[in-house]
Amino acid sequence: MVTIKDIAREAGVSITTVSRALNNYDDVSASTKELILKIAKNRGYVPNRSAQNLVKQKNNTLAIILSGLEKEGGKDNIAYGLLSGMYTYAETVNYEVVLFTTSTAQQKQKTYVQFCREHNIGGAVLHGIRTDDPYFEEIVSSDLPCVLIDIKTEGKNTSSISIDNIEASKEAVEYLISHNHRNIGMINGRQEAAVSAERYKGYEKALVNHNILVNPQYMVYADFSEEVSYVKTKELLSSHPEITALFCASDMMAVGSIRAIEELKLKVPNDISIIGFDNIPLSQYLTPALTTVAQDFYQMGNESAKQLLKMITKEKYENSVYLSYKLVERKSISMI
Amino acid sequence: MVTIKDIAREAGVSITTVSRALNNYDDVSASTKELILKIAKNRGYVPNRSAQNLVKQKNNTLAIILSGLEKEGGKDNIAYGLLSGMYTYAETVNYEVVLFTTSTAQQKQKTYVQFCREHNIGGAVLHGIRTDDPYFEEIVSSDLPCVLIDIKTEGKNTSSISIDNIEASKEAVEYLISHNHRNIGMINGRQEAAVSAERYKGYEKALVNHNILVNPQYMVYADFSEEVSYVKTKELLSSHPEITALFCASDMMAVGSIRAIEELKLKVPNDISIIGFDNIPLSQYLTPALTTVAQDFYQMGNESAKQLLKMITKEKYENSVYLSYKLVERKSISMI
DNA sequence: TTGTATGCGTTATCAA
DNA sequence: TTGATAACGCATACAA
Repeated sequence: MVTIKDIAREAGVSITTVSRALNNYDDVSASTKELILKIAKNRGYVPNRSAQNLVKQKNNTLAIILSGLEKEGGKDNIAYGLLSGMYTYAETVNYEVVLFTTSTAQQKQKTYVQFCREHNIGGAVLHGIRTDDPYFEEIVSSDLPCVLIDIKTEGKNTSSISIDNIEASKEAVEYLISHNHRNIGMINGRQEAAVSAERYKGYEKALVNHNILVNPQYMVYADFSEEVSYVKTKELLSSHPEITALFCASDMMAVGSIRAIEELKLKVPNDISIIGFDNIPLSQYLTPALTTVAQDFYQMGNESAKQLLKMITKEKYENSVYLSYKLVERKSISMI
Repeated sequence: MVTIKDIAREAGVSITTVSRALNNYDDVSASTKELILKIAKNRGYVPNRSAQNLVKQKNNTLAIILSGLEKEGGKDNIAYGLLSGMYTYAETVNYEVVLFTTSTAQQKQKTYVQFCREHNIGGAVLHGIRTDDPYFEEIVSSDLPCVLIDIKTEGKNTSSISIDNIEASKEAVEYLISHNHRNIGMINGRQEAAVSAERYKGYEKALVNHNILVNPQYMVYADFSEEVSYVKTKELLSSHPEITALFCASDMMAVGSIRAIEELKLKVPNDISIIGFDNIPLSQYLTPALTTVAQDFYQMGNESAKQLLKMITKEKYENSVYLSYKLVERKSISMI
């Protein structure tokens, strides 16, 4: 490994001068700077990040903390979208991104804050974290900048980011209503998730606005899982055959629902119309292509990183940012 | 930030003793160790990775270098599978994973080797890198441990990992042949990619083995892209209407082909049978579900990390490892 | 069992 | 315009 010391020796100057030349300070004579740069290049000098970070007391690193990175977890591509959006922004401001999962935290008995401190991380974005996670409170109330995806929060150096889930869900259900559906079921996510309450509220709102009776039995929780949704949909449609349309709180759950519907010898959209949520890449390739509420996870990751940087640089930042969503019409809904 | 110095002061011992206690050395009396640990916990002590890395001269970090992390690039989930497999193994050996993309490299004018040295990285896995990438040669011939996915290489501290693409392709095409197809087209990947040559070889082999004439015009390159494949498939099938089956060198290309076929007013599999490659999550949800050659990218990432660690710890490692593949039969192929 | 002293590679302060 | 020197937080060889 070649260090500034080596370069200094070869150039016949002090390490200070080398450091200044390398960092492009202007109090180095052009000639020595040139010499030093040339030597550095020839010898393949590369600065040592650890040393830099140590002395500079910061790291230029952002963390993304995910609930899981398991073998089967990535089908929806959400984590990927987040990561790539975040990475892309970070890159423009010369930051790096490191990954951390909740399962790692548990295994290593390490809290998110510990991890971040240990790595001298500037800020973190959290996704899929449960609010009853033992370490959740700690990181939110710490002064470490963090942005929470889909979870509201107040707290210094904390920002939340999401779409307006209530409005989006309301629109989705109203779209169903506009196709003359009245008996509309909802396949909701995890019961404890904040978004589940919000999306149900939107569902309710749409029905109420159109003078449709809200039947609580029409809503079931399916844990955001394809499998659970498959089971729950079967149950729901079997016990309530009057249902003609389903609002699913995630596309992956919609996939499970569709399978259930087919096994019930019913057709989408002729017998049952279905609208999803998220607009994951998969949804456009389904048959029929899934009508859904599109979220832009890339943008979400991008915006998260941007907020984080504002917090880090002590700029003014939004306490909660709402991104736009869009209803994308495809083929899974029919008029009654 | 609380350091070992603070703890030393509070405990009334030297920093050396603190360091030893924290690292669980056995030449510290039980009582002082206990005291130190207690203080560390109370004060929320967290070791500083930069300092540790600096003094230990290593980082316990692996890198994954990807060709891109763009907004639209992740549909196939391959990068995700690789990353998650790698991450999972790294976790078990207390390593971390950092991400780097070729576009970043270009933007920052930084070679992969520079990046790795700068970050004190123990080893890297490369995916989707082109062999004509200006920095490719450098990293392969450097002594930095690296494993290449889908690219053969010889060189010290270098290992390659893939499935047997020739055999896998041969099996795929033979599967088509066993369904009585004789005029079989191939939608290949990027012309310059090593795997493209291999997969074509397998295609050829299968035909020759069954005394079927190889028509070079039946093979087109589609750059592993859905869009290009869509265009090329249209061209191919229009100019060669005698073709009854297609072997696509990736599932994403198969998706493009299917769209082309439909627009040609043809049906899969009745008019055209189609077999893909990769078994991305999407393929099982297509209609008809896509028959394909399954690769396990999670395992590939996992195995890559494992090889890397062997190189780092100077154990004996495989110069090239072949993972198993599997033909998964679904609904996109019919008997003639 | 504990402490002193040194060094890892870099930046920053101050003086020359 | 340059150079000594200290400092960042930690681990370790050596001494006590």
